[in-house]
Amino acid sequence: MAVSIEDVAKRAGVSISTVSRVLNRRELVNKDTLQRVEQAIEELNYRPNVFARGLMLRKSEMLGLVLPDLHGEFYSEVIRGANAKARELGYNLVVSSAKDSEDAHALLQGFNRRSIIDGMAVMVSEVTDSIEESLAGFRCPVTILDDFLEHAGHDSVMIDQRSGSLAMMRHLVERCGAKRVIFVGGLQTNADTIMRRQAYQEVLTASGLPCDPKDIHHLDYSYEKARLLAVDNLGNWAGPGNCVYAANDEMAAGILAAAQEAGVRVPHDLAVVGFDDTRVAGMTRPSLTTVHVPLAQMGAIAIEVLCQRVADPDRTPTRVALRPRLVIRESCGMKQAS
Amino acid sequence: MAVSIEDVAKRAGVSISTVSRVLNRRELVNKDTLQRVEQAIEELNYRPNVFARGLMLRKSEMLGLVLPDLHGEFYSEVIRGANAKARELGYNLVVSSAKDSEDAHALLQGFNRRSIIDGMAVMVSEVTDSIEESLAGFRCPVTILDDFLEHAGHDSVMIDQRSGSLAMMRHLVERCGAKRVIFVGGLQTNADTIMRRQAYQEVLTASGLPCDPKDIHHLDYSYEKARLLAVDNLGNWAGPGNCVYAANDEMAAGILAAAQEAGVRVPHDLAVVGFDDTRVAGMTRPSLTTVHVPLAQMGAIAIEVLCQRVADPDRTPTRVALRPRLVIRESCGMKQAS
DNA sequence: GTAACCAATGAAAGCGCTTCCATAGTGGGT
DNA sequence: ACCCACTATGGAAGCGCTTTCATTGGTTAC
Repeated sequence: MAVSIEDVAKRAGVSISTVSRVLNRRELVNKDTLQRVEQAIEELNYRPNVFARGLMLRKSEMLGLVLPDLHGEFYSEVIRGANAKARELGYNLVVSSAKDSEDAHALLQGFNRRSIIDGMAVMVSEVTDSIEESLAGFRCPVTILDDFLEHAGHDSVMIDQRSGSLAMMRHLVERCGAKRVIFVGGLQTNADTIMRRQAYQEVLTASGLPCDPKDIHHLDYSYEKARLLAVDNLGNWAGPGNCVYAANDEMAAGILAAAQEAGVRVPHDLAVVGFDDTRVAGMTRPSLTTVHVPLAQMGAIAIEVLCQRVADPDRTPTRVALRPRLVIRESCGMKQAS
Repeated sequence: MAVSIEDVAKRAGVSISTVSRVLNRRELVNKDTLQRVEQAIEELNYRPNVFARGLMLRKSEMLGLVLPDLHGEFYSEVIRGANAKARELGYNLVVSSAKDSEDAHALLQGFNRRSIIDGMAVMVSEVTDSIEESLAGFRCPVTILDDFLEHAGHDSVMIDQRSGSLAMMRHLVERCGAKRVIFVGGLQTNADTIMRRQAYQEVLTASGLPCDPKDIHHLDYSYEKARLLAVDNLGNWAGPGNCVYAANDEMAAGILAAAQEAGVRVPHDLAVVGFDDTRVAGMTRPSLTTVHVPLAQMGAIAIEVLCQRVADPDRTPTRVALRPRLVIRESCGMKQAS
């Protein structure tokens, strides 16, 4: 059996109360005693039992992080940022992911039931009733990522999709002189795609440019689907002042590949831009103009906000919106290849 | 305060012992009683306190997963596989990553000190003395990923780098008819790079092909470094029967980009292959011939092995080696572009 | 000299659970 | 009628810790 507080107490010739005080409220104990106890702790290599401690203190120093899916680099950035911040604040991160809404519900229920975490950060691709329900009845503080639930008093950290998309569209129209912009989005139900498309339409309308429904496509964010779409449409798309605005970098890369094969020169014959600023954006030729979405920062801030709430459950809910940043590279024609 | 076992006992009109038995050894309790207790549990929405439970049972149903760095898609695949398996087996995963060896040491010490996990899977890019030391004195079972410690009795799950690299080299030499192969690896100290390079040299020697030290380069696995290296050397590299073997896909992509800019046709003037089979491998033109490394599977198996050991700490250590799979795409010239 | 205070410490309760042991009740074998 | 085995249950100890409360001896204030 591991060494307990009692062993330390015996060795130091004090009571367990004193040892406990050394651990938690050291200012209450005499200098000499303190030193004796610390030496005993050192010698015995004593580590307090987390369970016994948790039983009294009701906290585990663990936070949950629930993500929609761990596939790809997108979410790993969130984990990365969250993990760094959690470590900094003395917490550990329990990471889990859900394949779909149903799975997410099961996952949340499981977390709630085991209630070993002090707080939880949740990112779900779509909020269903059952998820909303599990979140509403949660035992510990919850922070929502990249979305928010209207009525519940949760904190939330979001990406200001609209501002990012507006920045991109204005750049295309005002700086690059785009005359026609084709939008290639993810699924029609995807919240991010919807926000990005709205800003797209808005800027086109405001600028008096055509906003043909035929120039709006909905795919699934995948490279291959986008490439195939481009193969079929490049003949129609290519032309001076024309531009394809893909709702993520992978699709933009697929379109780039199709253009290259078809001999359509980017950005000369057609500009192509992406979104997210994932690693691929720097790995295409020409490199992709895109919108940097601060995922790691989102993860970090979510943890920060969560910890604040754990410390003070009664504070008023905060809503942080992170502003994406336009990243101008070669594919829009405003920057020369290096 | 949350509802406790005592509340349930009262409501069901039984003792807490009986409630506890319903929770742990239901076969010992009478059918009728069982039902009454379960109903009480349901009505009160009772969930056993994990800490009290852990205090007695000495387990938390949590496993640790320590990775070198969370950046990029490489590690997120490991997490993905590990998470799925952990959930399947009723465990939660505490994920953390270390920036460098020193950080890894601190991280491991922290885990060991808090000892809230039942077992831990560790992947470190390089095993230093201090890390080896922390692992040796670990309080709970440890499974090593993609490496192994000779003397310690840990389980390990590794990638058979050698066989993957041999397969690639044989493919290049025997099927593609390569006459000269240039190796572009990661850091000289990187274990994976070392293994891959050994197989490279072995096959060249066995085939009577030249193995010029000048054709071995060590970079840092990054796209940009590889691209710049290629920019400087393409003139020398290009030629019929010549091939660049990059130790990961990103570097291969960088070399591809340089070739494209320089007008060197791949695979016609120069074949280029990668390693890992990450997403980029399918997103380049031509697509990359590479070696698929089953990362998700590695994560899953690590968790599986770990759970077995948690269940039976005395079993003899297992060593699982996963065999990578050659993936032939366009960049080696053996498959036509689609 | 006595009351009031303070710093330092120990004794003990209790957090919510599991489990050993004791007890009561039942039925079968003799 | 008696004993034994067996099932179902409760009582209570104890896991390792925090914290309240009481106790001690030493100061300071009047």
